[in-house]
Amino acid sequence: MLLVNTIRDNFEAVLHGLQKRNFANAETVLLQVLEIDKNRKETQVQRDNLQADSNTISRQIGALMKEGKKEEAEKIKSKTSEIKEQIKTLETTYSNFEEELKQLLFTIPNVPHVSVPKGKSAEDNEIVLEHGKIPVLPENKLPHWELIKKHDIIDFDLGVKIAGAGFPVYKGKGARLQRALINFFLDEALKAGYIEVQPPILVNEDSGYGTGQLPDKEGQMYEATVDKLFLIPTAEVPITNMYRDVILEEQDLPIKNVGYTPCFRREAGSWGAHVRGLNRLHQFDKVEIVHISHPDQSYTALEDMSKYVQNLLQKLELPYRVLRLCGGDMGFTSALTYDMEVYSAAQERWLEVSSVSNFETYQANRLKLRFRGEDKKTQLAHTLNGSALALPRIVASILENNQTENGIKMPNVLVPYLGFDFI
RNA sequence: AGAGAGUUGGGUGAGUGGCUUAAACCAGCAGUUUGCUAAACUGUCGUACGUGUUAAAGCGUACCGGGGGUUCGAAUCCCCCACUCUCUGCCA
Repeated sequence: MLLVNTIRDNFEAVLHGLQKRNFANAETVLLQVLEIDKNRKETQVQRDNLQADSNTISRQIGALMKEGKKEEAEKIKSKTSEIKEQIKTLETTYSNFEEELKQLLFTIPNVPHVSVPKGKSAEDNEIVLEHGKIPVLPENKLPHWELIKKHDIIDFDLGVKIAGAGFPVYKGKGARLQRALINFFLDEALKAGYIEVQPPILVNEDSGYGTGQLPDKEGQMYEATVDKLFLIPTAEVPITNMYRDVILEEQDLPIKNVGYTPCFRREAGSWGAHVRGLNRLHQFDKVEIVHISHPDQSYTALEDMSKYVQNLLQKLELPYRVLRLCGGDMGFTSALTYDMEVYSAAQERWLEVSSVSNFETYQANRLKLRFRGEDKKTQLAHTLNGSALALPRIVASILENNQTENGIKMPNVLVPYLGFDFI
């Protein structure tokens, strides 16, 4: 969440940024934040002063008791009840202000980077670049949901039988393709200097709040209610939360982690057109990269991550484009997001396969993720993450783009991982 | 899952109601000294919010796993929860 100090010290910039996101009543809400914070501080001063008085009296009583002056002690004791009553009232007022402030801050999204374009929806995203040639397929081309049946490599009906819609079963060469992609992505990340982690795929409530899935987005996560745990929608949650309540040394930065996990999303309300086949699933596999960065370095890191993801797509020989998301299409917690989309040549559609974001201090503030700078003071670090990559849509475009008379040709870079070159 | 024992600063660890404003040691940092990758000595060494200030120092409050309670006063007593260890049970 945003820092109150940021809102106070850069009011115009924050206001302008939130308007770029079409955040309703931005000015009213921001002024309300400052008002509540002012009340909070004033209450704290009163409370602390009374508490200090009370502490002094208690020490006096202690001293008198020691000297055996019991009567005097009793006399002073009687004075305390009124102070205690006042402290109690102020304490309640204070926590109410604090809670009100927190709840209000939860409703305010991150301030977009200056380079983020205005806009309302995906229509307004800015195409940064396009790379690769869109393949020309024969007339009898098939979409991937037909190809998987033809070659018997992914079975949706079987998934329905054992779990439900959106939980496919990968079989034979389909399963081996999944495994090859995961290994390829992890190996590439290791070469690029990432430290691999295998985090839990169930997380507690604190973790959900830390990265911003909670509150509000409970509906998007599967929940193990008996144990109050959530199935992760992305490895971002457990990996970033490894650094919750941590104070790093400046020389520890940047931290670069990579992890493979399955991801689970309820996708409530998002079923409709364009969700056939692998386009949208409840369970899918993803390799995620996470950076913890010095604030001065985070946008360099974001560009590096973008180039890294693009490099993977180039190695897989997939045509892609990079979008800079507009204010209206960006995630709640992000300051700047690049989406990478691959072209799926039989569907004749661009499919999002990666989203790379800089959250600046928005997550770090909730996570209390800090580092000690040169001046020995703690300050919030910047967090970033990106998919590198999400599997299903990569598989969809590999299958569609590479279909030939003799089967589906696998990208060269995967052949050593696969042990075969055609499906 | 059951029974018992625990959770104190970066680490080890003392602390059974007011001499704790959390001891001591180690590590870290700064310095002094001795001719050398070392030792000794001295000092310093948590976090947050607030106050103060050009900035700081300083000052106030809170924090001893988390939350609540008793009390003039709680690391210490009581209740709930989480986690760790030991034993028993179950188990890949």
